[in-house]
Amino acid sequence: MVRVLNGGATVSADRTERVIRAVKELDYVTNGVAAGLSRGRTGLLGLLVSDIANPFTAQAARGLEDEAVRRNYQVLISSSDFDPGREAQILKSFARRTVDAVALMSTGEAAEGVQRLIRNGIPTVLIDRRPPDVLSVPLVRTDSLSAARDAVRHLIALGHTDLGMISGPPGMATAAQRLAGFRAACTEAGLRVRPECVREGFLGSEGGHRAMLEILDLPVRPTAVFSFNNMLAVGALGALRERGVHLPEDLSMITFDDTDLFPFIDPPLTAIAQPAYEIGSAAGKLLFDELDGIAGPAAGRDVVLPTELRVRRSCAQVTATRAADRIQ
Amino acid sequence: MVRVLNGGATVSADRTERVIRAVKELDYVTNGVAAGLSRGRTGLLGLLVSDIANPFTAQAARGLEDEAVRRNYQVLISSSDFDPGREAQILKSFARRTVDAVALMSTGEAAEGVQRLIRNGIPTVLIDRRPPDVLSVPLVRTDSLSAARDAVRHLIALGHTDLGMISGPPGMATAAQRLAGFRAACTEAGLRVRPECVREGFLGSEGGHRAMLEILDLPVRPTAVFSFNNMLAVGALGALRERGVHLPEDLSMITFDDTDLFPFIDPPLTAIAQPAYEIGSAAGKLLFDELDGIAGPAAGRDVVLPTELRVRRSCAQVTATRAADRIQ
DNA sequence: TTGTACGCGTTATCAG
DNA sequence: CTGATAACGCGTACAA
Repeated sequence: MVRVLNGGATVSADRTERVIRAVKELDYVTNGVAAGLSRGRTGLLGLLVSDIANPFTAQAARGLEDEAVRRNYQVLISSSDFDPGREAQILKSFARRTVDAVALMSTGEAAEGVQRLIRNGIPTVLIDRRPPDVLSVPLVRTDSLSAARDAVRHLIALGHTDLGMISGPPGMATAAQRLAGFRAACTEAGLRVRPECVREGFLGSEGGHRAMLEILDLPVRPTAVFSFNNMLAVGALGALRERGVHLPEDLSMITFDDTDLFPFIDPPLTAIAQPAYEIGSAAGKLLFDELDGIAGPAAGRDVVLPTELRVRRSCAQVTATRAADRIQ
Repeated sequence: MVRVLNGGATVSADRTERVIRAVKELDYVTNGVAAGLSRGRTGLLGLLVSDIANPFTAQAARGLEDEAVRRNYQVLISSSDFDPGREAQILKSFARRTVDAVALMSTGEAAEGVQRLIRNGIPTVLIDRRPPDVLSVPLVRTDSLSAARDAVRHLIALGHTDLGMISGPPGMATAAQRLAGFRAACTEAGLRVRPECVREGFLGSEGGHRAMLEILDLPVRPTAVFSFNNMLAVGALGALRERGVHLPEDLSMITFDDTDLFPFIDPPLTAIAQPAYEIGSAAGKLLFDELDGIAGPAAGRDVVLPTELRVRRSCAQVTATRAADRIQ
């Protein structure tokens, strides 16, 4: 029976036919758990994300899934909610389930968990960011630093000289990189960044909300703000509305990550678009290359995908008079 | 060893200690596949959605996941992309993997797949919509019909008398219900709905795009349009922009589903909010009730969650003069 | 308290 | 081409 179902072997015609009929009748399905135990492969991909409800994440997940479907794989998605403890649990459960490969958007403290995975010979890739002490695992990402720098240069080209940023936890690689890009652009333009204009450690839309309120409550507001990601930007929009601050007349804003709806916001949000879906599928390809033995787990396999600065209308040109206004 | 790891049995102190030390040293993790085979339970929940990248879906998935995490379960998410064939495959693979329970947002033709699940004794719940011939499985949803009717009543109260709708495939229960609600509101107000103003069969944002273009190209445009869901609405916004049609002066629009960003759109979109997260967690609770033997797979367990009409500024009052304009 | 043997449903291998 | 059988690693029941 096995032979007719799994194919490959040669079976007599009548036997084949009898078997398929019986299978139809009982609508028998082979037990994948038993098969997994026997073969040592489960056909499962583990995907650890911070929050599947984040559009960027969901898109990436979709990219990975589509890649998985081609090979008859399925994806086990778990959200860590930026909690390192939770992340460790999830990674452990991936190991327990002996998923065939793992992709993860780490909080930044996943070292042990990842070590276990590679020790168990489970192909692993990082998405978006690399935890400090996890080398030897490929990473699929965009160039946060230079994308952020370009975005801030755009602000500076518009005449802004007093900039602010709302950023994520310093320990998160992308947050650090985007902040570094922000500072790099300022430095090269000879601009001083007021420390109080850089608010770090925020996550999620209500994090963005709080961060923007803090900036708006500053004695002297910056004229432009750079947001670490889409979620923070959404929260920031809420804060702006509450305070009656209008983009771009009262403040300019630019954000990392783009969304279907950013073009339709009032005003359309200038944003740095990342190819989320492609990031996910690239991660999938890397994983399958390794599973197929095409590539080893060697380093040097990082994939850097391009970003695109989409200039819309949330950033205003600073006029001489307005600059003067602020000085007084 | 088993006894110390799994607890329950009584084991001598030194043995316990030696075991845990050895486990630590080798960082041994029990093989979940083998355990699953032996116990007949995998600790897996299957979640079949149309598209995990849809924000509504992602939120619901998150709700289900959070409920699952409490019981040490994980969620296997698969996107059908509204393809019945794909959906059948996924359901079959859920059966093969012997997931412990399944939640699904069906395309509408999942009868066979679901039958197999219940025959195999796998607790199953429907989310959002019930395929025509699948009874005997509980459904978690909102009241599409009355929510749609209320929304359209809102339009009518504003003075609109010539309404349009862009809807999903007629075979999708929610699409049918929302359209029915639309018609009900019109009928009770004595309004005639021009057939060409009802565009059915669209999905995804580019579906919404096409549908809205069709409406805009009508010889006589309706004054207000009701959108079946969030994705269609996003596509519709793009179409409006292309054609230079402005909400709400040139056209009023209202949509099923709300989003973080709809309040910030220009103009803020009036929308019917569904508690997506709660829908997901309710589905999870139903599933676990059945797994825990608290409840049988009996019918009558449907859960209907409330919606909320969030009136913003995408719908205009129709003035007598403007109505007159159209007549000429 | 501890050791041991069997079964879970496949896959893979080896004889026939 | 076909049938029989040993893993796979863990639960569980039973014996010591």
